[in-house]
Amino acid sequence: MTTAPGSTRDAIVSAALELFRERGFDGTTMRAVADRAGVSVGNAYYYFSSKDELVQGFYDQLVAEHRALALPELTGHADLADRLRIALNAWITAAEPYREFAGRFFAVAAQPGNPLSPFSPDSGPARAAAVDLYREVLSGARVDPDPELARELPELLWLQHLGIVLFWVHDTSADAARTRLLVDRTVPIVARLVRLSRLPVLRPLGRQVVDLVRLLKG
Amino acid sequence: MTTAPGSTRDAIVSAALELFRERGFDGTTMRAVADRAGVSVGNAYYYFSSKDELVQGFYDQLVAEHRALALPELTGHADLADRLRIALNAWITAAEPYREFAGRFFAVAAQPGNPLSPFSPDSGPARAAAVDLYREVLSGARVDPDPELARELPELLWLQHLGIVLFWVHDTSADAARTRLLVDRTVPIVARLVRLSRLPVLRPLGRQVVDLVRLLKG
DNA sequence: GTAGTGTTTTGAACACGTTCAAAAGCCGGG
DNA sequence: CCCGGCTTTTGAACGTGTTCAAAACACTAC
Repeated sequence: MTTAPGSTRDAIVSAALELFRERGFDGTTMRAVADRAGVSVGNAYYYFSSKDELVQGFYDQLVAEHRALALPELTGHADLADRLRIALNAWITAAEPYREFAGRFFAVAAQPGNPLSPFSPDSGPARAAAVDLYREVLSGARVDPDPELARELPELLWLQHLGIVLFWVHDTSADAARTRLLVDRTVPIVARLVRLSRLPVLRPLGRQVVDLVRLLKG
Repeated sequence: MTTAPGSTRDAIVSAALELFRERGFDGTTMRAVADRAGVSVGNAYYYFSSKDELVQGFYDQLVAEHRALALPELTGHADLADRLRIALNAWITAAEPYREFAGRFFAVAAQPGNPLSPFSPDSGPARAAAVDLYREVLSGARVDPDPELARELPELLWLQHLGIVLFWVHDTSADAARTRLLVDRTVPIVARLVRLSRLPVLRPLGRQVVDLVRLLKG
């Protein structure tokens, strides 16, 4: 009666994602997940060492969806502000169905040492994918920032993304309207900063920022 | 056998703070808190509707300690960078004993809708006190920023403070050395930005930032 | 086939946060 | 003194995430 390899694990993940969407994170019990997956509670813990760990699957999926949504929309836009706005709004759209659940998720992820933290080694691949999206946002844009700064810019834009996400998680307005407003206000600022980064007065500032990002990276 | 008014409540808070420091947040059970306070579990829940709520006391205390530590050290310094560095390092010093526990605390606080969130109404007083400290950091400094910006600057500096705290919570280096390094790198950038805010090229940028902060505030 | 070995699965048991109905204490008015 | 209504206190009970020893299974070697 053995099914495909890894099928137990998969069954558990899908059951969990279904239930998370249906009843939120807190409303979903491990017993319910195990039930729907057709296994015992203990078995679920054989594959995932905690309830928190079950959501890494969600995170990976979300990053992939964001990318899939954003990339096609980017073609034909060369203005950095436009491209940024597109990427950030794509996130909001992709993440919308999970808002309640995502709140809990990001709270968990904010916990230091938690493998779900965006800064943790375990999130390495997902983080790389996210940063990479912003690399593409930049490479398709008609911009010419200070070259030193340019190298760290994808990481910086991803940090901006994290900030927006943090706001979104707390945003209870309909269809995340306030977050979209925040995006509209933030994007021109960032775009202008990037453009101004070549100005002689601002060069030392750019250097300091570059140093800072390198420190943050370890 | 009644003791002073409010004494039950106080006993529970102190018991909780003691235990949090001794064994961390997760290591402290409500049963243990009740035991040490000399009351029943149910009674603890009569005063505090959840375990999370018990730490608001900690938060208030920390903000007060930070203020008490920072203010005296500020006298005699007129350079904005110096003053900022002093304020931020004072935080690190004040918070150091609670690092492990604080990690959990801020994770809880990051949860949307949680009364402990720094953006929630319940944290209003503590937030106001924190913002106020940065108002004093500014008012004692020899600076002359764009006047529009000046009005929102305390809030902005507090946001910087939150960013540093977020990093600190994840920082496992001895004596928070990496966070102190981050402070050393961040402070000159912020100070320079404030100084440059009068430059004509940067005026529109300043306006955008001011708009942004006003949006964030409501 | 059977014995042995590692992997997977089970479900009862545990510890915890939280709830709740009932008890105990308190206090003003008759 | 005691009645009635309040605040406070109790501890057993519930539902949850998690653990664990034991069972079931899969496979290899003989």
